[in-house]
Amino acid sequence: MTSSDPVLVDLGAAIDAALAAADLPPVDDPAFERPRDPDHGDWASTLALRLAKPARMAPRAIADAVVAHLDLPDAVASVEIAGPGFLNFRLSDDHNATMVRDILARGRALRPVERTGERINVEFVSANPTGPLHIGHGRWAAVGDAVAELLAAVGHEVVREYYVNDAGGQVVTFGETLVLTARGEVLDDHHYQGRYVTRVATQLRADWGDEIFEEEGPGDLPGWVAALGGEAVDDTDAPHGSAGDGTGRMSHRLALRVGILGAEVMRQRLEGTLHDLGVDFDTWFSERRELHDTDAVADTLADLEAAGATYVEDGAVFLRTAEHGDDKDRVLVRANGVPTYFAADCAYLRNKFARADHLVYILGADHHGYVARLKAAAACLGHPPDALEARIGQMVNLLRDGEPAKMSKRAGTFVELSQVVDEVGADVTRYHFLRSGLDTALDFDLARVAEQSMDNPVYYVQYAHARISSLLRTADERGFDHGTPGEADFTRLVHPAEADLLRELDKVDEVVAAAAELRATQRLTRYAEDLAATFHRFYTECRVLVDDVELGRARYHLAAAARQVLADVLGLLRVSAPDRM
RNA sequence: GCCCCCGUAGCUCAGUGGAUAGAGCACCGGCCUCCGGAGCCGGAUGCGUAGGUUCGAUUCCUACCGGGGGUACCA
Repeated sequence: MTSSDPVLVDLGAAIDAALAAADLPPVDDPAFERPRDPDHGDWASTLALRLAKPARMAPRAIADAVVAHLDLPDAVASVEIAGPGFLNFRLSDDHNATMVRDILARGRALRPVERTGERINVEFVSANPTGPLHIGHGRWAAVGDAVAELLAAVGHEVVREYYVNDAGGQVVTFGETLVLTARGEVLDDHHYQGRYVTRVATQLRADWGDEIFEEEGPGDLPGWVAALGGEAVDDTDAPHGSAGDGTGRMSHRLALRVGILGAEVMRQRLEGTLHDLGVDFDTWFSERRELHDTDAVADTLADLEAAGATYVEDGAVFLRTAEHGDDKDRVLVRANGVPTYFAADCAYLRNKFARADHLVYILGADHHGYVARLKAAAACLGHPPDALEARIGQMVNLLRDGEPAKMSKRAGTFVELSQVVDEVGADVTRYHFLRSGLDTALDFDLARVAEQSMDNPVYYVQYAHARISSLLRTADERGFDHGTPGEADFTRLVHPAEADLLRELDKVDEVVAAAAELRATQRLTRYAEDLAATFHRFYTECRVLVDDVELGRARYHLAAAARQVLADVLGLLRVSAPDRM
């Protein structure tokens, strides 16, 4: 991973040569790492410690031998042995100057990467279009979006995808709910609850008129659906599940028609909420249009059967998922002949694999039980186990002043994601979620986040960016002669705060690579905060616009490079990088 | 019962086998004639418990304790 760093490639080669010259066994990995303590240099290697046992020598003796034979590349100024046998390397002025100039010359923090050609599909959120998004969806939205951005940054072809569950019994139930609401009738327990239902009903009435809620509505159902850009559906029965408990208060046909239209209204609202959070999907995949209005499910069942992955028992068709790590085999087609939801999922998997080489799912912990059968289904379809990657995120506890904010739809105290974004802002919301690893169950305290808004970490980072922008503006206003980066003499940067900033800037490529590899957005937020802190210290201790023009020029370009890196890191997180705040 | 995740500072969270375990918030004390004080500097406390692997464990393994989530011919 870090071996893509040209410095480490050269240094690794030099170490290999030194090991050979010293008659020491080769190592497969020099084990480079960034020391925590700046006194330990820019890079360290623990190979002497690791080699102690196989070489049957003291680590320090190994380190001595390596150093004695080591021919340092130009980018490395010095090496010293420290502690039990660490090799500590220090980058050269030449390397640092080149690093700063490269960032400014390309106008981009990151070194160019080679395109991998790998098509990666990242699916996240995918909440049902029968209700609003909650705070947890916001987390998957922020993380999925940033992970997608990271994967693109390291050279993959990335698609952000949202799977819309706009078919099945839930849509019929949603339709029933809307019709009853429009009529002012009471709802049953199984119906959807919440103020949003009224809003959707109102929207439908505005779009289509009151007749939409009547049994003999204008036009045929296929026509209504066609108006949405979809294909006709069979409206005479319930092919994808049953409708509620059959209240008998309206026809299935009516419930389905209103449910489909309502789901589309709802989906647009979800899209809007996500957009407000800065998340825009490439693909909104309609289950109904892509899977049920086509032969996708039947074709998939045929494929699975042809592969010998299915069998019939008690009249139902089972998929042999247990052979691929699932707890038990799963039903594809019920004994009554109706395909299960899982069958549609298999069809969706098949569709996805036709479009992508690698599938990433960002899922909530409440869906973790689904992963085994999904991976098993992928295996049954003939795909390698690693081609499907499920990232399970832990839940978000929404609090207000330390007290759980009741997420009861029934009681009407349900807090929607859109409210949170309105209340605390998109940047703050996103950054809060991106700051933690997926494995951590998070608290999101509305009162606290809002209250701390002025001291929020995201502002700390953004402020650093705005401060540099202001600095560069002021320099221009005063006619400061900054010259070009190529003319600047970066050897003038000898202050500890300057050295710290150079060292921090040098890390950006590896931080991004590691964050992408691990799908760990918190690596980026931490780095952004470290970099901002390093800059603020530099800014406090080293005045840029000084009379000593040579020194001022070097500092000016150093600051400009820092701004570029901050801007690009925030860009990867899809958090804004303001020039003024 | 079985499966997954977590337990690190008063609070929210970083730390994918390395050197003295970090940041923000909160608390106390300093720093603006000077490029933005939304900033900087200084100050206290911590790896749930017990074993194991390793030159080295917050990190890997086992057990236990505590918390969260999941275990459909539902969608």
